[in-house]
Amino acid sequence: MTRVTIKDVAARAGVSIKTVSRVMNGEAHVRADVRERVMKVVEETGYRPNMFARGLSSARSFLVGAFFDDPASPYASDIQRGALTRCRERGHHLLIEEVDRDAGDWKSTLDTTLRQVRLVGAILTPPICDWPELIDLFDAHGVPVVRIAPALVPERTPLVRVDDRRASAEMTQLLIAAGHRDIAFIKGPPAHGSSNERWRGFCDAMQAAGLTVADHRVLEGDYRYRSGLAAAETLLDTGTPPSAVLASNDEMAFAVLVVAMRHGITVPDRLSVVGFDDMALARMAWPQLTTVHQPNFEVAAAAVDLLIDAAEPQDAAHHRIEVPYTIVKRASVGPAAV
Amino acid sequence: MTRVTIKDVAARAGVSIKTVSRVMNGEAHVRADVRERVMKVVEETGYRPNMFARGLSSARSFLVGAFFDDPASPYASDIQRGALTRCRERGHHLLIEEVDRDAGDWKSTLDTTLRQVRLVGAILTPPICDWPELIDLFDAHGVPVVRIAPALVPERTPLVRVDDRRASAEMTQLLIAAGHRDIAFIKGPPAHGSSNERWRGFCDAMQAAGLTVADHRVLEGDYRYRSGLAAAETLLDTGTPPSAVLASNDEMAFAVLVVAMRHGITVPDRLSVVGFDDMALARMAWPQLTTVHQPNFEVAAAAVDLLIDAAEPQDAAHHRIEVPYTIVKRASVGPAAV
DNA sequence: ACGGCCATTGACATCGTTGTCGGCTCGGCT
DNA sequence: AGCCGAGCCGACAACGATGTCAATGGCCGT
Repeated sequence: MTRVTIKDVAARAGVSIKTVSRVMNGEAHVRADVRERVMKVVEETGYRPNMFARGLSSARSFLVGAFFDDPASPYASDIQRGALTRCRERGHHLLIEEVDRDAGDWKSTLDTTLRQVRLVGAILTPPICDWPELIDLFDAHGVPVVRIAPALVPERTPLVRVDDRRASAEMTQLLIAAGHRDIAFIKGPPAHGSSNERWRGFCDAMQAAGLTVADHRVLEGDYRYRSGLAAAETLLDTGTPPSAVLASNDEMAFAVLVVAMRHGITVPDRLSVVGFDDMALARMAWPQLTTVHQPNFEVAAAAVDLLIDAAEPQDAAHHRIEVPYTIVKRASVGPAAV
Repeated sequence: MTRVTIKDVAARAGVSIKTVSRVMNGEAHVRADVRERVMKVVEETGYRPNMFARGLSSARSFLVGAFFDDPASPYASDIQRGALTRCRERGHHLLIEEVDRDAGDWKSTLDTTLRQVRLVGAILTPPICDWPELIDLFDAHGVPVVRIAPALVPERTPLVRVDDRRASAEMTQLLIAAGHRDIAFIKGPPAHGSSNERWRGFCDAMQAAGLTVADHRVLEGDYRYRSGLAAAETLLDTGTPPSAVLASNDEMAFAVLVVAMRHGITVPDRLSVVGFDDMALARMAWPQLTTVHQPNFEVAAAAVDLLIDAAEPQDAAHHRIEVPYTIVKRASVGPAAV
């Protein structure tokens, strides 16, 4: 199968290759009948512009890069899917790249990548979206960046985020409204912006309700299951467990459920548990987790839009998008025991 | 930051661009001192060949495509990570593509993609690795394909697989050795090759042990949690539950655990449960699941190797790779109640 | 009728690399 | 001394698109 090139189309349509190029790119200054004639030939031949030729001759590569700390995490999967879907809707492709924080040479590896392919733009996810050196590198290469949920210097790049602080406060209020007073909090890792936001939202709501946050009710995890187990163990393996636990993500909340079960503490009768993220896990737990749905798909799609729009001149769009969260009420919350 | 091109390097090293090209591609017929001189300049300038120019002038695009039915599944994540890691080790990049079975135009979408970018090769995962039309399309475009765990026509393309049948048989034997006789099996969806293999392995082992498989002990799921719930419900909501359940994947096995718990059936005392895949979930369950570890990372890496090696002439390698599984014994299996 | 402007179109250079092929050099052989 | 082949290297075309710029032709105003 010989590939059909712009020349073939031009010849068959009886126009110059430049005109075909114009038609393919939807540029103005092409007479309607000519445009139609070219389109017809394109239909017939199935011609599609070659990405490499495009990338070489223009700046536009039609390639969006998504950079992850851990591309195999469920979170990364969600983001990828959103980005992928939007990319294909807009005729682009998605390149997945990993930035390994433990590899000493991540900078040179990334540098190589950026030299090899001139990306339309890059999507940076937590926690790497908060590495200043990394952003410097993209800047140096002139690659536009959109960060997702960064913690630092929000003015530095366009970004897409969810109001984690407000979501966390709202979730805390939900517990308070159910009568809970002794609420424990399991923090996430400080490297993630969302982690701090969620902690602050919790404090906001507690303070607003006139409740104090006891030190021994606040534990630090790292968003992973094991850390949730450890935190839950210290919380529940005492004579006086809290009446509710707000974990900074579903994985740790799930761990709390498991530990509660092991200790014979029934949820939600004697303990309420809530999480964050609305991962698949939240629905697989028993009881199912009340949690904050993070619209990762939409977040990623918005990030792609931001990049592609910025690449096209007419933009001047907003550089900061906030996507709404929703609180998903399931069975893991009950009224406080009296 | 102006990009440094092959010309710059050539000029600085006092050689022709062709020689630089030779050095970069490790070709023969370059004197050692010249090679060294060029390499030094490359070091100094940080020169990296432009991917688009390469892809345009040669056939080699340095781009590997990974095609998924659902790129956001945990399985897809594993595969991606393996492929990604190996790709970067070998100086390639990974393009993620989704083939949406529900979209009527998946063929034309895919066709467009293949016309736009000339991939080094494509990795096809279950279940799309078994769509003959899809493979036809790749063939028509001359794009090499490696399939992962296909069910059909194994001779048609190179492939990487795990011996699911043997793994399943071994797992069944493990249950039999623990004294279980009344073993239930939850099937996966017939569209997945692994699903049938696992079922056949189960039958092999049962037959070898002289045990019969009762119809009402065999249920069909679709690898998803909900289907596992339904299957477990019909299995356990009777006066005479089986003494062990072999689910075709961890997600469904996890569902069995949940249903057992709801019914007050303790695992592993009164019921043994095993799964397949060794997903993160298997370790988060309580009790933790005994399961078959699928080396997805290695499988994907092997697939990438197969593609890249095939692209380089000197190959003639094997076209069928089998990666070893391992059975991971955890707490969800106990001796059969007497 | 003429000049000017704008919409339309095409010829050609260009992007950064690899493929082809021919030329040069050097050593060994006759 | 002359010839030959192998090893080394460079000039130039090619890959398939876009960018630049000039040419064409129609329409308008005067």
